[in-house]
Amino acid sequence: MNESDRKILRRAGKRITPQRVLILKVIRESGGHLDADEIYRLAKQKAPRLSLSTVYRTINVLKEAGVIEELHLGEEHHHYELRGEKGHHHLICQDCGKVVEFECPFSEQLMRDLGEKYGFEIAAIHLDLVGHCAECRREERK
Amino acid sequence: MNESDRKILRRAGKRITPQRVLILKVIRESGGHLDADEIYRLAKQKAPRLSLSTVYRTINVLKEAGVIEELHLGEEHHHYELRGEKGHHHLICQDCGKVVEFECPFSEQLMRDLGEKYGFEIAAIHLDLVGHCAECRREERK
DNA sequence: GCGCAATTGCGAATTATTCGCAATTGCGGA
DNA sequence: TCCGCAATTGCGAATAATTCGCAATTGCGC
Ligand SMILES: [Mn+2]
Ligand SMILES: [Mn+2]
Ligand SMILES: [Zn+2]
Ligand SMILES: [Zn+2]
Repeated sequence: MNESDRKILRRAGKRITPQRVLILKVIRESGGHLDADEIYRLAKQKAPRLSLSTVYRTINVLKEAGVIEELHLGEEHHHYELRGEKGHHHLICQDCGKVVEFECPFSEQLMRDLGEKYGFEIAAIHLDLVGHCAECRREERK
Repeated sequence: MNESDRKILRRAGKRITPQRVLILKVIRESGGHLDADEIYRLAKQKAPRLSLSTVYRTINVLKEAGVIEELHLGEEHHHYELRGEKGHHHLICQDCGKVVEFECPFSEQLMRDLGEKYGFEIAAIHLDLVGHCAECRREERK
């Protein structure tokens, strides 16, 4: 957990606990798109007493603080990733679940203006392209 | 349920049952964005013996047939709407849950091309703008 | 170092969704 | 029109995802 993360948590009146440090480390080093149970299993290897409740509670703390972001990738549970600097979006394969990131091809400002037209102040833009990846299409054709 | 819906179900080898007709009618007449339990409660008024399992099973049938679409509006459960002719997207208020529809401001073709760049064949484009609606911002300022 | 509110672990509770199975029923063919 | 039977339904139990209650622990401001 870097100084910026600590600052964010302190500003939100949250404590820096070993569990929170560990869970954020796991998310950061994973490459992204983990679900709660994957985070739990990875973190538990380093801290066997860790409980799943704590993982869920920490996810909520980090989510509310804006450190991580919740993803809906078409399954019955959520996935999480670091809220990165540059906004990126996701290509999701309906068949195998593969997730590919790509950068926002249209103006962020365009979206904000669009929201404003309806009186909304936009906090997040989620663009998901759902389809079939090359491998799965090849598989299909067999 | 119109002739087109019937055709779709028949083509998929599915039967036309009163439950399926009713559930689709409820979704169609609701204005959209219902969750499974709301569909259940509304439909149960007309067919008191209806079971929640049947609602979930019908949702899956309609979803797989492409008649309805599953939405992830930031809650712990899904919402559903008719898969309309023209693609529209959603503005979602984080505070009160309000959902406003808007039309796709960028080229559908652009997204397909973008997917192709990664070997994906795009089946659906989901664009969600999450933020704070005018009322909730006014409330906030008090 | 102290004091105490915030946090944790653990098990139970809730919520969302699926499953197993016996009873019912849509629908293609006689 | 009637039959046969696989598809579908209702119901209750089972799973999966997430949250809660509470007593024990611990971070952190003083
Ligand atoms: Mn990502
Ligand atoms: Mn809609
Ligand atoms: Zn794939
Ligand atoms: Zn609102």
